[in-house]
Amino acid sequence: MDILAKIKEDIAKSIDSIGFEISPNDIIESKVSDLETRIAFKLAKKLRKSPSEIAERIASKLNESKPKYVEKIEAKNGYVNFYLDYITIAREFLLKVVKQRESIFAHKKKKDKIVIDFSCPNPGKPMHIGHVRSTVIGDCLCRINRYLSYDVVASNYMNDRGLHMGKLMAAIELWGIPPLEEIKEPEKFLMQLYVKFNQEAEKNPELNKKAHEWVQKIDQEDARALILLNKIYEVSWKGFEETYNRLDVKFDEVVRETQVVNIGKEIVKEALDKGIAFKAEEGQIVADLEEYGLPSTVILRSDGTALYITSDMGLAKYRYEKHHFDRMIYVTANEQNLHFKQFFKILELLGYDWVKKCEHVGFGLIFLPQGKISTRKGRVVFLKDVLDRIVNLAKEEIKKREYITENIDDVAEKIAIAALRFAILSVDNNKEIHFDWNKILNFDGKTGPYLLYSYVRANSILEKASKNVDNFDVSELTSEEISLLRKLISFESIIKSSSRSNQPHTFANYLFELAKIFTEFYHNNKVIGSEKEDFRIALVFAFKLFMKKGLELLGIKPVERM
RNA sequence: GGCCCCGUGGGGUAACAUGGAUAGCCCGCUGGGCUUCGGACCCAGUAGUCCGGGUUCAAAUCCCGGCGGGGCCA
Repeated sequence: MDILAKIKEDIAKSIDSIGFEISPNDIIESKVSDLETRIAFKLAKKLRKSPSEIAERIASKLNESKPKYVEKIEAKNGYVNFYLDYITIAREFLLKVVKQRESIFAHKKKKDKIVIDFSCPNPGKPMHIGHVRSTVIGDCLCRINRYLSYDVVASNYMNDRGLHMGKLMAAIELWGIPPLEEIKEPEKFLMQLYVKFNQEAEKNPELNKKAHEWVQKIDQEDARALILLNKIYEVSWKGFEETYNRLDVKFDEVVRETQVVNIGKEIVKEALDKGIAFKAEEGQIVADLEEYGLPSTVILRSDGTALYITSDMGLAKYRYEKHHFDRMIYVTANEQNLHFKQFFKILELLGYDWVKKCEHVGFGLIFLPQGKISTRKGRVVFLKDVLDRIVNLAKEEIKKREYITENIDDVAEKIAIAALRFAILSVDNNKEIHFDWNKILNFDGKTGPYLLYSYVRANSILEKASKNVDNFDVSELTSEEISLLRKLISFESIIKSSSRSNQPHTFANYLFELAKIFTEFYHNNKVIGSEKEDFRIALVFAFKLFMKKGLELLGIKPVERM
C-alpha cells in the first residue's frame, strides 16, 4: 500500500480542479515541510504572474477544502508547502499496518518478466572480493523487483571455456584429482593447481600447448574434454555454493558457456551472411561498427574458436528464446561498458528487436590497497576470508556485551553478512570502492550492524511489553513520533525509485535513516508504562515490520538479539 | 590519440533522473549523557560542493572547457 503516492495524487487532483495544470510527480518531498510543489515557478511565465502570487492563490483555495491527510497548506517564496495530518495517518495507516501485518506489503501481480544476470564468477578461479559487488547488487535487484511483484529470473553465467579451463584440464590429466567430497577448500585447491601448472609450464612450454589443445577439444565437444570440464565445474561450484549459501543468494538458473557458444557461432555466421561482419586478412571475423561510432571488434578467432563476445551473443539469444523476457539486466563492472554496447549493437543490426530490452547496469571496481584486483598477479582477497574475518570480529563483539550466550555463531554470521552487504549496497553503483579492512570491520555508525541493532531494540521493547496491539487512539504526537510516521510512509516510493534506477543504495540509505529515526524515537519516548503505551507499541511494531521487510530486500537476515 | 565513469568538510558518503528556500549523514576529533524499554546508542560542537566559463529569476544538480583519479579501446 503506497499511502504517500495516494496523498500526492489527491493533492494534485485538488490543485488541478482549481484550474492549475499539475501531475502527481510535481508533488515532491520537502525539507521545509512534508510535501511541496514548485509549479508556481513554472506557471509564472505562462500566467504572467509572480510565483508568490500563484502559490498564495493555490494555498488559499486549497485551504478551503483540504485534501485528505493534509492538515495545512502554506505558500512561501513561491513554494506551496503541505503539512500532513499525522494524527489521521496514525489512526488510519498505522492501524492498518498493525491489523494487516505482512499483507500490507502485497502487490498486484505484474506480468513483466525480468531476467537478471549477475555474479558470474569464473569456474576454476576463486570468488574474490571483486565478485561480491555484482553478486550483492544483482541479488538485491532481484529481491526488490520480486517485492514489486515482477516475475524475476535470477540467472548466473559460468564461463567454463577459457584458457584457464584448458590449463586446469591439462593439470588434472597430469596429476589427477581427488574425489569431490575429499576436497575441503575447492577454490583454494583449484587455485593451487592453476599456480602449479603455470610454474611447470614455464619450465616446459609444451604444457601450454596442451592447454590450448584442451580448449579446442571443448569446442569440438570431445568426450574426454567434457568429462574433465564437468569435474572442474563441479569442484568450482562446490566452492561457490558455500559462499552463496552464506550470502543467502539463490539462482533460478545457471547457464554455462558451453551451452551457448554454438548459438554464438551461428550468430557470427549470420553476421557474415548479412554483411555486418567480414573476414579479416588473418582469418578472424570482425564486426564492422565504425559507422555507429563504436570500435570494430573481433567476434570469432581465426582458428574458429569463440571469444567472450561470441558466447555473450549466444547467451542473450538463448535467454530470450527461453524466457521471452520484458527486460534483461546485466550486472557487471563498468569496465565492460564498451563490450555491451558492441554486442548489443551487433544483435540490433541483425534484427533481434528484443535486444532493446537488454540493459547493462554497471558499477565501479573494487580496488585493493595494491591496486586493481588481479588473480594472475596475486592481488586478490578471497571472499571467504573476508567473511571469516568479519564473523570473528562479530563474535568478539557479542562476547564483550554478554547479551546472548547461545547461537553465537549463527548471530555472528548474520551480523557479518549484514556488515558486508550493507557496505556494498549503501553506495552509488558507479562509485569505485577502495577496500579497507578498517572500514569493513567497523560496526559503528552507518553500518549493517546498526540496522540490525535498531531491529533488536524494537524486538526487545515488544517482548518486554508482552502484548499485541490491534487498536489504539492518539490525539497528540511528539516530533519523534511524527518523524517516524513520516519515514514509514515513504517506504514504497523509495523501493520503486530503487527499482527504476537499478540503484539499491537509495533504498539502503533510506533504511539506515529509518533505523536512525527509530533510535532517536525510543531514546526520547518511553514506550512501556507511558500513557500513550498502546499507540507507541503499535509504532514500534510497525517499525519492526518495515525494518524486517527492508532487511529482507537487502538480503540481510534479522536477529532477535545480539 | 578516442571514448566511458568518478570528483561534496581531515577520510568516507547523501542530495543530481525532475535546477529552488538552511547541502543531510557516517568515521575522526572536542565536550556531554545509562538507579529508566539494551551504550553496536543518544545529544551538542568542529569542518565541505575541484577550477573556469555559460544557461537561468535561481546551479552541488544542466551545458562547454580545463584539472585530478579510475577504466576501456587503440
